Amino acid sequence: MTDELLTLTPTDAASATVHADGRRLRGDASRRVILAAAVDLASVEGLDQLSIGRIAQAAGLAKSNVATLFGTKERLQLAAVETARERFVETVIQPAREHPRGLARVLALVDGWIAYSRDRVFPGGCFFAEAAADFDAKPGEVRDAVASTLREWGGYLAATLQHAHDLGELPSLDDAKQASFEFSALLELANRDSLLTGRNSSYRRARAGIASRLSAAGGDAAAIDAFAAVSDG
Amino acid sequence: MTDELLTLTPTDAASATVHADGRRLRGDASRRVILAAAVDLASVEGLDQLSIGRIAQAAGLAKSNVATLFGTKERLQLAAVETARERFVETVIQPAREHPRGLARVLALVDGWIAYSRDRVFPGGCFFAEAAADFDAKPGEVRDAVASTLREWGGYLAATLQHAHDLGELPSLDDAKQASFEFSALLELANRDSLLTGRNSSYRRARAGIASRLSAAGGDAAAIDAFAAVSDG
DNA sequence: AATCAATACGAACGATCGTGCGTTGAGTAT
DNA sequence: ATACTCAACGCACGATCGTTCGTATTGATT
Repeated sequence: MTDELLTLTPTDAASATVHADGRRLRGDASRRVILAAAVDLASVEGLDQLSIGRIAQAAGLAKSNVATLFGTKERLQLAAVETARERFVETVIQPAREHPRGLARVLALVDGWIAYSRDRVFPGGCFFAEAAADFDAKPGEVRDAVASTLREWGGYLAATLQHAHDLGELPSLDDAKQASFEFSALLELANRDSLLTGRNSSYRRARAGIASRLSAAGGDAAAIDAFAAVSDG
Repeated sequence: MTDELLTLTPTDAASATVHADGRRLRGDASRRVILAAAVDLASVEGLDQLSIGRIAQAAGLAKSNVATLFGTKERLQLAAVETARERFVETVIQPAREHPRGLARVLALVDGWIAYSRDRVFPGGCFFAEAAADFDAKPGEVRDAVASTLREWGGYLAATLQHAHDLGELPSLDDAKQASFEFSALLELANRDSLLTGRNSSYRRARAGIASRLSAAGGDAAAIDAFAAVSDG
C-alpha cells in the first residue's frame, strides 16, 4: 500500500503508443520541452510569476503556441507541478527504492534529497519549497496540487521510517510522522540556506540533526556515523 | 554585545523631531502607510511581484506618488524588508527580552515566534519565509538584505541558547548554533504547513521537536513540558 | 480526393507593469 | 514677499502580461 505512493504513472507513453498519432506526438514533444523550461524557470523566478512569453522564448516556440497547448496559465502551472513531481520521484525516490527497506533506505532517501538540493536538479533549488512559499497564501488548484505533493512526500518518508522501526532497525522510534516532519524541516532549511548564502555548510547541520534523531531512535551507529560524515562542500 | 543584535534603531523619530519639518512629517506618514500596505501585500503575493499600483491603491495614494517617494521598486523592496524586520522585532524579540536570560527567554522567544506565525502578524504568514524563498535564487541587494535579517535572527536565537547554557540551565547543550538551526527549521516548516493546509497541528510538532531537543540538553522538565503542552489550535 | 484534427504562427486585444515629466500646493527659509 | 523644497497628482511612455483571433501546415480519416 505504501509502496504505491510516489510512483511514476506511465500515462503518456502508454496511451500515445497505442495509435501513435503523429500530430499528438509532435504536440507532446513540444509540451515536454515547454514544461522542462517551465519548471526550471519556476524554481528560480517563482511558479506564479512564470510568463508564457519567457517560457516560449526559452523553449524556442511561439508564445501563442504555448498558450494553445495548455489553454490557460493555471493549467500550465498545474502541469509544471506534475512535471516537477516526476523529476523529484526520478531523482530522489526511485534510487532510494533500490536499497532494502529499513534504515538503509531512510539514509538513502535523505542522502538523495540532499544531493537533489545541492546539485540543483532544479536550478533554483527545491521546486516545491519555492512553489509552496509562493502559493501558500493563495487558495486555488495550484496550491492544492503543491500541498498534495508535499503531503505525499512527507507520508512516504514517514512510511519509510515506520518500516525501519517495524524491522527493528529503529527500535526507539516513537512517532514516525513526527520524525518525518523534523527531517523535512531540516532538509528544507538547508536547501534555503544554501541558496541564500551560496555555502553548503547547512547541509552538514541537516545531516547532524537527522543523525542525532536517528541515533536517539536506536539506529545502527556505524551507518549513521557514515551518513553524518559525508561532506557536501 | 549580543544584546545589541536585533534592536530597533530609533532613527526617524529622533532626527525628525529636531526640526519638525511639516513636509517631511507628511511624507514620512505616507511612507509608513505605504510600507505597512507593502509588507502585508508582500507576505501574501510575494515580495518580488509587489506592484506599485496595487500598493498605491491599498494605501489610498496615487501610483506616481509611491514611485517618487521611493524612487525605484528595488528601494521600496529594501524599505519593506526593513519595515518587516521592525515589526518582527517588536512582535517576537522585544517581548522575549522582558524575560530573564536563560531557558525562560528561550521558551519565550519560541512561543513568540509561534504566535507571530499563528496569529498572522503578516497576513500571508512569516514575511521572511516568503521573501527568502522568493529571492534566494535572485542575487542582488534585496536578497542580501533578507539573508542578513535571517542570519541576524539565527544569531540571536543561538546567543540566547548559549546564555541558557552558560547559566547552567541547558548544561548538556553542545552546539548552540546547531540547536538554533534546528529550531528555526521546525518553526518555519510549521509556518508553511499551517498556511498550506489551513490547520495548526504542525505547531504542535514544532513544539514537540524543540521540547525534545531542550530536554536532551538538560533543561528543566517542568518548564519544557509546560511549553510543549501549549495548544495552538 | 475530400474532410477533419491538431500543431504552429503572427497579430492584436485590453490590461498592467515600472518609470519618467510637468504641474500644483503646502510648508520653510531668506 | 520671494525663492526654494518636498509631497502629491495626472498623464503618458514603452514594455510585457494573458488571452483570443485568423490562418497555414501537417497528419489522420473517410
